[in-house]
Amino acid sequence: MRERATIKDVAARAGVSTTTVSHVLSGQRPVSAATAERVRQAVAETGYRPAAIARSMRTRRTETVALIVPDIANPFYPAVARGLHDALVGHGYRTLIGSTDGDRAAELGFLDDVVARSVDGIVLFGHSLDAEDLRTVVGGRVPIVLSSDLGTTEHDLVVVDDVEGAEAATAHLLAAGVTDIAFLSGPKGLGPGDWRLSGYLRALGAAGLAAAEDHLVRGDYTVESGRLAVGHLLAGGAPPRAVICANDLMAIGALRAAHEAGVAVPDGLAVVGFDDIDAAALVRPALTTVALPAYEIGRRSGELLLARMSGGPSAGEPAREEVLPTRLVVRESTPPVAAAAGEPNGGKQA
Amino acid sequence: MRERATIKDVAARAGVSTTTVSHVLSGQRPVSAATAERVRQAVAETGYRPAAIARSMRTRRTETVALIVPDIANPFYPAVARGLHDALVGHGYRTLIGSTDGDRAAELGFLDDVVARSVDGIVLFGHSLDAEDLRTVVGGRVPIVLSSDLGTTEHDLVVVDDVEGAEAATAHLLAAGVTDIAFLSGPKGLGPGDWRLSGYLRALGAAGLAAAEDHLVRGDYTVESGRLAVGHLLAGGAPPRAVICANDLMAIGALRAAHEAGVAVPDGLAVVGFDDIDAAALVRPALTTVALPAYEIGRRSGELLLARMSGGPSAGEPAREEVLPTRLVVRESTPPVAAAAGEPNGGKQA
DNA sequence: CTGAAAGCGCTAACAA
DNA sequence: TTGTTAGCGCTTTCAG
Repeated sequence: MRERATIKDVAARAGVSTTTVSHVLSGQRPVSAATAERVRQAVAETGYRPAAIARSMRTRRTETVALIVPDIANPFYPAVARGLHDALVGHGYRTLIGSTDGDRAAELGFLDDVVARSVDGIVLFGHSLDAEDLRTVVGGRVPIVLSSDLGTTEHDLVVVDDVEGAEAATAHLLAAGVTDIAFLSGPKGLGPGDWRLSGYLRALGAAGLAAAEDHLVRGDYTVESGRLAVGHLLAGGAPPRAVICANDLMAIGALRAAHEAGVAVPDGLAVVGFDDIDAAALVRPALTTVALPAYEIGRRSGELLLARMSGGPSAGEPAREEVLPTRLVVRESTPPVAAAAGEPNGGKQA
Repeated sequence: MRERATIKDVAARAGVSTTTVSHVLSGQRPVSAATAERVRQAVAETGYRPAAIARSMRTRRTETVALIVPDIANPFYPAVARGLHDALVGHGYRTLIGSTDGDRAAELGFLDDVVARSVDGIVLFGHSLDAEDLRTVVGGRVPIVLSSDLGTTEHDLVVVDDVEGAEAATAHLLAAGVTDIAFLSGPKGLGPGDWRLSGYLRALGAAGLAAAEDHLVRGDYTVESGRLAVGHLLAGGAPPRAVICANDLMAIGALRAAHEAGVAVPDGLAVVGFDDIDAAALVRPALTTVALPAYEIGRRSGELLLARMSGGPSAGEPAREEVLPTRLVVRESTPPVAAAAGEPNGGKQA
């Protein structure tokens, strides 16, 4: 068993040509029952398994997709990876994973490498690549699903509806009778934080409210920055009755700040986070948060890829953009909403 | 740019043979400076990149390793994946990932598939495969690193020193003057929980102490089971002064039980967990815990594989067993140890 | 220093 | 219903 049997060995043992063996295995053309049986015998006896590389060489398909992310150890991406995996595995595809740390050279290098390896599809969470880079490196030879809009319509896109998520969170607080809501966003000009901010502003506007200038603050997505920012808010002249944070880590910092200031959550201050990391449910009080559909993102990406790769219906069609909804997970850090009525986000609670 | 350039195109354009192109790229044999330059020109102009599959076909190496885990979305494994990735990526290797949910058929299927794909190495976190399965499916053709002892010495092994981790945790409590320590392990007969239990017992024994029979309890690794078990302990006749839990989730449950019983942590009850999940640092009081070297496991596995794959020094040698140390991360859920002296575990604190 | 030719193991025309 | 032949794009003897 040192050496692996080849199709030739099987053919010899079954007394047929390699072509026939190939066809018995693939079902690509009819083979007489007797012959097929002899071949299957031989396959069993030799423990033969087709060499995937040789097959790929002919078919020009590797049944492999690449998932390129900044850091697979960041809890968001494993969920994406699992979703992608689940979408693909039943179709015989495997996932090649790469972490780039958002580094441009690493992103380019990995992309280049997987193209050279002839992957059938790519799911890219890029930080620093633009449409031109993709054109240069990939050149339309491999379908790509992107997680951020690069301003072209060459590739499929799967994104999260951050705006709507923040709207839902804001509306939920409003429905609970809390109107004095602060917003803690991320560093200026960094994507998701600002989308979320705008959703919050829009929801306030829709309710005929305006955000108090000094209730709009920024952090850097760490627990400590949340603690500091919200500590400040609480110590200020007109502390808010609630704060929506652009991620859970800052929201956990907000919980601490409230505790330190002797403010009860949710009665003195309601806190809402974003992401729904594991810790959100474990912290006390458990965090109400806008959950991102990480698994779903992976799954949808896989499905889009599948359609393109198999030469399926969408094979030649223009790029699609999928906007996935968030889900408001209501826990203990927000007050109960009085009535069941008027909740604009029907099925969104946990 | 629709079609990718082949080595033939490059050769033609440079006016040399494909052999020469190959050698310019690989440096496998001397090429005159002038020729090399012309070839490099042609490579640049055509945007040529060697097709990895064709190369693999000849060299019988794919520069790919498979990582097979129960669930990539379980936070332990992404850290392993990252460690593996980091060990390999600089050597040109990529990682193929598969989640099996611990299902035997899925483990077998994935293993079989990656062998057919001719991966150069495998890191397996198997739940239900035995040594015989590996012999059947892999048959010694591909080096494997295992995460649990299957009773053979055919494969390299990378494991965690659970016993020593529990000993260190126990010793730490002892050093802080706490002697009445309970232990909350997992379901009977499930690996890590029992190893940890035995480390605890050994440390107690070494201090001339014995565990009170009714301070040895079991949970199922969930927060709720920890809350229940420790709630019981606290309500009993002789509540312990500390509890070591076989994982962090149960330890967080213990924190809750203490809170509910009006017992202060760490003064009324000290709590130690195992794993060091993200939430351990975010919970209040922050959890003292025995951190598992997940990243390190991945990295070491990659290094062992590298040595075997490259036909390096260890290529033909007998299997190695690596036992990686845990690290006690001291936070707020345990009382301070009085003196700096007598700590048996030198560099282990965070 | 360079090339011609063989072949990795498979699948897909093309023939019978 | 089956077989023969030709490659897929590379690397590597073997010969100059």
